[in-house]
Amino acid sequence: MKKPYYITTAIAYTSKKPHIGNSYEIVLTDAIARFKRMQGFDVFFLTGTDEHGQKIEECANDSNCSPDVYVDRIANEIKEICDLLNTTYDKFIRTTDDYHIKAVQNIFKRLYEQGDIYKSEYEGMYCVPCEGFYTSSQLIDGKCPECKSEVRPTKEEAYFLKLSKYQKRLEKHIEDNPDFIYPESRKKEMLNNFIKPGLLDLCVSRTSFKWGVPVTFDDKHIIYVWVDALSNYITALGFDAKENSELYYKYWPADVHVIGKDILRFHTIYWPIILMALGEPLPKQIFGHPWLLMDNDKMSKSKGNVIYADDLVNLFGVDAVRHYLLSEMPYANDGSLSYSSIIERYNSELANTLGNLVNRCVAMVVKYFDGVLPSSTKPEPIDDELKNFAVSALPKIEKLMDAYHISDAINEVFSLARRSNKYIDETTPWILAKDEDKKDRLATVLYNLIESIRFIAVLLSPFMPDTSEKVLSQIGCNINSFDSLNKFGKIPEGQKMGEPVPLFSRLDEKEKLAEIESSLSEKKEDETATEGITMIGIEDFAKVDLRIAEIIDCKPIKRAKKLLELTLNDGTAVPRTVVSGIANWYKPESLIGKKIILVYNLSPATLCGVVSSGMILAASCSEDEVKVIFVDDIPAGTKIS
RNA sequence: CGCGGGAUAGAGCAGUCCGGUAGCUCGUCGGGCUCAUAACCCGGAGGUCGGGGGUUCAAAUCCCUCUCCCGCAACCA
Repeated sequence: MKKPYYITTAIAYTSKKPHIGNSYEIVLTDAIARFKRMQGFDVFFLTGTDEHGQKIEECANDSNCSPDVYVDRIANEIKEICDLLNTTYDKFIRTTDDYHIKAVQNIFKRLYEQGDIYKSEYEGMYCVPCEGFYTSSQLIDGKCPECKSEVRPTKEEAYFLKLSKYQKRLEKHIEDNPDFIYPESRKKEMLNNFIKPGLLDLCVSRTSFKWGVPVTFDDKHIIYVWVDALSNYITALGFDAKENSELYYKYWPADVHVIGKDILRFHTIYWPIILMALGEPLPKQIFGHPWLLMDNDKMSKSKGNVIYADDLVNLFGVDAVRHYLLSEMPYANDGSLSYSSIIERYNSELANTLGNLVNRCVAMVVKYFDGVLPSSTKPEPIDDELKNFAVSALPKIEKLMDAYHISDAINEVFSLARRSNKYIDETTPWILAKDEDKKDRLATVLYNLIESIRFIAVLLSPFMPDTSEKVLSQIGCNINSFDSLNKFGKIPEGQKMGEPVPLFSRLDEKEKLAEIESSLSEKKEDETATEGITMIGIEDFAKVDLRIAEIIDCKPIKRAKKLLELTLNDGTAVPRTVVSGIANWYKPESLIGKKIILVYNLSPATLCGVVSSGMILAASCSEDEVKVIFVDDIPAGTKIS
């Protein structure tokens, strides 16, 4: 009986098309899933989409369609990308699937009935300037702890999950199971920042919008998206809090949830507590993988550095993209992606080391033995090093994979390719070929090389499945199990080689970069053409009261990194305080005495404990540069129209 | 003093837990080879392991301290 292994990705949020950083997760998970399958596990690999929530409702509104239509479109896009990347998920769940919705409702109901979810009031001391709720214990002298202004008791009916009840148990579980949160550093983050300071009961229902799973017994409320989303890991298997399916009993608890480090909190706090409350076992491990950065910058649409998986696949091919993502990412730190490094890796590893190795060896068998793999009859001591290297590769790789050191694992495969290239130079088959007496030795050398290539192809299959197949077909072999790698020499002699076709042709860096440039600028034009600009009337503009003001004092704000607190003379007798996020670009003292443009009638807000009344105008030249608009020769208080 | 991670050759990283010759890939320079995709193989140069102090026969590794980067939290009115 095969041992079950259940692995999941986070389900992708359907607010917009996912970029390559998001897609990295599914490739990573797929590589692990494929690897486990080859190790003989009965793998169930789940992925899918998270389709509810206010943000999606808003996105749908913006593009003038109903949420369900919007979500269908994005979910399809996401699924297409998963398929394009050749990922072997066993199930694709959508949180809008009927069975999921029903199961989530049952889960909610059961937790309510057993008292782990209770109805209460969002007891709110509401502070209008801060737009925040505070509990009475948080108030200072009955006033807002942030801005010291009067708070108003506000009540809103809501449901709560008793996190506090399970806090100790969770803390103990995390400490008793050192591998539960992985890598280690993330564990400390969670424990110190969130759990140890104490968990407040979590509000698990919303009434402010509609796009979600309704609470069956109280239909004003919809279920908090995270309760909805996290449940997918069990509802996908047929858990419904009543009669759970066999699939559920077979695969749960999950062996690992592969997720981005940004949502670790939900998976290591809320999710275990929900499961504890349901009386179900906890997943064995949460793996918070690092992020993929573009040229050392977080990817975002506003920076214009977003890369999508489909673009990369079009440019380089699916296996090159998989190879790049898997080998470039360190296991703990964020990885950085750039076009020139993709090209570099493509050329050096795929074209030179691997592609050329296969090509030259197959070509030699064709040339010297009419394409038929000869038998190995004349071994020499020098062969042993290659053989040992090949046979020891899998155990090494298995160890690395267990620790999720994927890039090291894949690198191990390429080491074998490098070792094989070296073996060619050590044995100089082209010289052996000149001497008819050495034909047997030549046969042995080529046999060893082709067998080594078979090792490489088999080891590569979890990471680069298409390439693996291509290589195997070039060496005319279909023995492709991990089991066949326990001994060197399992490829049968007498096999007919395929055509020696280059697997990856070298890329010219300049040419390729130029091609990327032009295809990217085309896309950009398309986007700006469709985005359009919202026109406003003069009356809209007239609502904004702009005035000149002089900065009379300026100082940094302790708790904030980006904020400066400005004291302004706005022409009235009363000095005005404005907070502005320009600390990265301006020294406080350099601003004193300057005149700026002030939005005079903006409602106040509190930032890092300071009340800001208005804002000053500045230009965002780029994501990394902001310039305040200074004016001369106009007295403070002057209106702008 | 909010929590955490990091600084190792021109670039990207491993090594740090458990002290003992500083390693890998790319680049660069020189050599070799011609089976192969201007590829492959060998060799060289290049590092006071962020700074300072301490423990030790011995420190990239352990302890203290400083500087700088990056996450999370806060937050760009």
